[in-house]
Amino acid sequence: MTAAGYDPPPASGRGDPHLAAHAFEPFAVAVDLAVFTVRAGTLHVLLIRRGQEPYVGAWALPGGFVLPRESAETAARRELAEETGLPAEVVAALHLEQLRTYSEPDRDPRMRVVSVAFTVLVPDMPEPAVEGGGDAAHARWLAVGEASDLAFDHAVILADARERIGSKLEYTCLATAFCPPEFTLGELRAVYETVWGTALDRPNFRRKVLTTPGFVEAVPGGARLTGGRGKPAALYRPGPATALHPPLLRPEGPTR
Amino acid sequence: MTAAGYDPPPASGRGDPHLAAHAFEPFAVAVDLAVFTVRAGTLHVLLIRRGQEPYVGAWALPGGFVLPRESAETAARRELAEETGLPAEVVAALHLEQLRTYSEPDRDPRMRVVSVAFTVLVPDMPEPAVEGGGDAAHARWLAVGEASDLAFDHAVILADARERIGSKLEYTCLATAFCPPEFTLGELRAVYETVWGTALDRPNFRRKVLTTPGFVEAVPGGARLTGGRGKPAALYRPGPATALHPPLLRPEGPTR
DNA sequence: CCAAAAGTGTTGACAATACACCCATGA
DNA sequence: TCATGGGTGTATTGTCAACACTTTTGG
Repeated sequence: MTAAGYDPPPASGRGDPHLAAHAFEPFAVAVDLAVFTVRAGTLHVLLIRRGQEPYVGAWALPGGFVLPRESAETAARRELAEETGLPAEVVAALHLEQLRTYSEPDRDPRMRVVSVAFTVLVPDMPEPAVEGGGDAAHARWLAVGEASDLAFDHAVILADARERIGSKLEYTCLATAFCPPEFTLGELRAVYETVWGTALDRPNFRRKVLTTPGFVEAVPGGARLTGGRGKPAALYRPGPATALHPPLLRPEGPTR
Repeated sequence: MTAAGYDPPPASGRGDPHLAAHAFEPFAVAVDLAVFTVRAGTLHVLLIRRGQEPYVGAWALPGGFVLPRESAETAARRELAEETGLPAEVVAALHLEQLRTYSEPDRDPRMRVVSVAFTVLVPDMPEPAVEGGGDAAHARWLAVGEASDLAFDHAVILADARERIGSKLEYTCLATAFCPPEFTLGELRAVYETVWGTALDRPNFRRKVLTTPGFVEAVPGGARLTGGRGKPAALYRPGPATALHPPLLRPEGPTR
């Protein structure tokens, strides 16, 4: 600091608060959301078509500014509700988690924007729920494979988010966040298989999930038809556990 | 956004850039550093004694503002060099990684400060290196157990950072970042035992490390006395691997 | 010779794999 | 009755934890 002739920051150092307020350039602080769902055997991400320069017509992650009295988490949930049109209580229950903060000086060509990125996992929901909000006219689910030429550094954020959820499936119970409130083990397995892009042995997967205490708990009466053919599957709910000990390791074999 | 009458952010939405520049309250963006080392069988963290209000006399994590043309990562390394007095090339090689961003509106009583927190792992180094910088007169290593009543929300940041490195040791090769360039397996094991607070079986730990390809590689000629008694131990360097497959799981047993 | 720490070997428990097989349902 | 997906059983394989034992140093 002395070398730069720079006063220390309020929250971290020993600077004079009155000087400090003028010692920094103001930054815009935004949130960006990587919202994922599993749909028809493919990982999908929620994207918005840009209507203005720069990057007109390109797809971008939803997001927005953090308001003066908000935390980044609060802003993320607010933006999520606005862009998806989902009711507040649904958004409040979604799994939302900080990914990382992107702060390269030129990531936005117009001005200095520091963006806190979040990863959100939602169950597959009818498309209208997404299109619903008046504000979300351009919001759409795209298969992650189709999502190219994203605006700004959003391709990097998306890649980081994918990698994160892939490894989080290994050692947390996160996969249930992709499922509806009650789900079959086949649906749960499909989450793993689509995120990892590998096939899993069905009997072994079943055993692993059921023997991990608190991962899922059986719904007493429930049995659901699995979409037509096959034996009806038992229904499960997410259990109280959050971590997976021991982890469910991703096969290192060939990518499907 | 429509509900709030608020224009979308530049980096994330569809807002008019000229309006956008005035649509947000300026935030200060800072970095906070949780710098850890393993010292005498205890995890230590680098802290700075505050000389001004608020929290005069309290310990705080080192940190500072992000400058106009810096990324958070660049700012973190700059601050680290300034506060520790270490030469730039040493700092450039240290393991530094984003922890998470803290953005509660009132985390700094004076003004709105959003802080990107980093976790840094350094090998045990002589205390003078830390005290060296003219700016770092108040920087000291404290055992994490002794670090209480930290300024701002730094106790939360510190707790989050501890938890993160604990779990990162399980599935990455990160532990070598706590060791000098060449180290014995006993030193490496001490890192795990100190961070986790558990005892590990020496033979099994050895096998696990040596059979994981790329974790460590033997230094051809080297053998070092382990500080007096005992058989001299072979020396190892960090290998090219970064991930640990399969992971080295932390025993869930009693805390030592 | 003893203590201390490195290094090797062996064994049993347990977990993960790979597969064979049966069950219930829709077409 | 056949295809499809759910559910069960089992043998093999591999990994990990526990612990006995040898080796090499300093005191």
